[in-house]
Amino acid sequence: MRYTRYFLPVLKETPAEAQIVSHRLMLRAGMVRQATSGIYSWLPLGLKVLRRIEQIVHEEQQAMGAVPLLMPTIQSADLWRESGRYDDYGQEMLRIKDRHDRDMLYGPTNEELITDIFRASASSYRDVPRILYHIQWKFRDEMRPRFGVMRGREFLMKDGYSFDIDKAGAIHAYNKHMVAYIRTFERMGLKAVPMKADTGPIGGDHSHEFLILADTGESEVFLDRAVVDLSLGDRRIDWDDRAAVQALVDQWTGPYARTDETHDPAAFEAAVPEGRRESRRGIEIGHIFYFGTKYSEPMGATVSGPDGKPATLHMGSYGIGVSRLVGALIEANHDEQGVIWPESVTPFHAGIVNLKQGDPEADAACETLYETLTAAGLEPFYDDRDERAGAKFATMDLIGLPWRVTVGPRGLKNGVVELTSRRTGESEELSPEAAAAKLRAIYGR
RNA sequence: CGGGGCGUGGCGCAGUCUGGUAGCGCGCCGGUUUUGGGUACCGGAGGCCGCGAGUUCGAAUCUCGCCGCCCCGACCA
Repeated sequence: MRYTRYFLPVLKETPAEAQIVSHRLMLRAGMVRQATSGIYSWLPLGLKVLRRIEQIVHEEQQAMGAVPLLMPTIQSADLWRESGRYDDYGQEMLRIKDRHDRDMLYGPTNEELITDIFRASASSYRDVPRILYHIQWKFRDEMRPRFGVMRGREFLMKDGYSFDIDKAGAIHAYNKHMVAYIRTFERMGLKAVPMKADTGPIGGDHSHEFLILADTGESEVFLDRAVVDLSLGDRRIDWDDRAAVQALVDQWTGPYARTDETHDPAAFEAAVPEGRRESRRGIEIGHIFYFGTKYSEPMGATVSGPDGKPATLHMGSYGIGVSRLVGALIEANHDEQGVIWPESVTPFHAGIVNLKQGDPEADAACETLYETLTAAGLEPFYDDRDERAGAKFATMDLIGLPWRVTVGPRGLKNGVVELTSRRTGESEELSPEAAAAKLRAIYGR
């Protein structure tokens, strides 16, 4: 993409409404624009990041065996009356009426809808286990939206639902999600820690929130540093091997890690050596939950078991805050100059800065580099504006592409361009061909 | 929902107390200059001062009502 053909409304000054760094930078970098309180338009640059996060989530969900579908944003109130949640949900649910005066709502979540879909078609124990998920916009009418996309009213969420014949099966589905989530967040360069969450009236110990550690996080968290050092890496996982998946879950849930909601100071001190105790702040980016027959029971979601008798399905639901992740990623990856994207989610793979637009040699070198990278399957962002070097650098730093290739007459005289890492600031001079080759190697293209 | 604050060119703000017909910086347009980290100068364009009533000869400014947005708190992916 060329700057002069793109839509990138960057701001030099910080809009007054933005408090936290991710919100400021998303506005300044032209990623989002507030439509009204807690509701945002995603501008081209922000949308690219959102899509890349979605893509990783899709890949890891499907690798684990979940099946994608797409449910609507608007739902009928009828199903919610069936589960009993229409009255329970409160003011956070946006209730609307259609022209026939029927009660509708903008879905804050989809348990009822998915249960309705599944019960209509699943009749035998052979139809389970299944995991269905979608990535769809949700709406929760928060009393007080804040922190930009991190706490908006409208938000994009991956929500998945598992259906099993019994609790043991459902726990396996739960465990698969935990491991898949760890891998998903690792791919985004995030250190996400599963923390025991409050299960409310359902009880049991099968609810975990995933939090990333960031100084600006909303929740206070207490953890054993040992959990931070764990890494799934790229090891192969046999998703059908219950014991193997359970072992991974045990490994990650062994060390103490709790939010202030479930924190038990006495247990913390007893379980964790003083040198490893950490008190940090965290941002919740995912939540997994086994809830048994909470919806299947009232909604009559049953299948025939091997013995011919009806069995009520055991379910779980699993969420990832996709739009929130964009903000969370920035909270975890930025400096004074702007955003620093991890390579896995960057909107463009590399920026090309032409220091002297209009100089035949510089222009030609940039064009060639642009073509080479594009041909290799990379997406370069070429700043071809007739601007001064300083302005171009400042913009590149702000939007945070992990790599920048600086091309100018001075370097070209010696046959070199400069390849700079946004994260470390280190740069090296090398031929345009070598720079392209290095970028291809970095991205494995 | 309780408490506080703010709505003035695209953005950040001053002007409001002490009514007299709108200003600064950035950005934008044109020109000169400059050119490896937001160059300097000159000349421009752009605002029914959130909306509606009222007071007044006259309202961005005073009064009343409404709308919107932000911050703190309680609540939440």
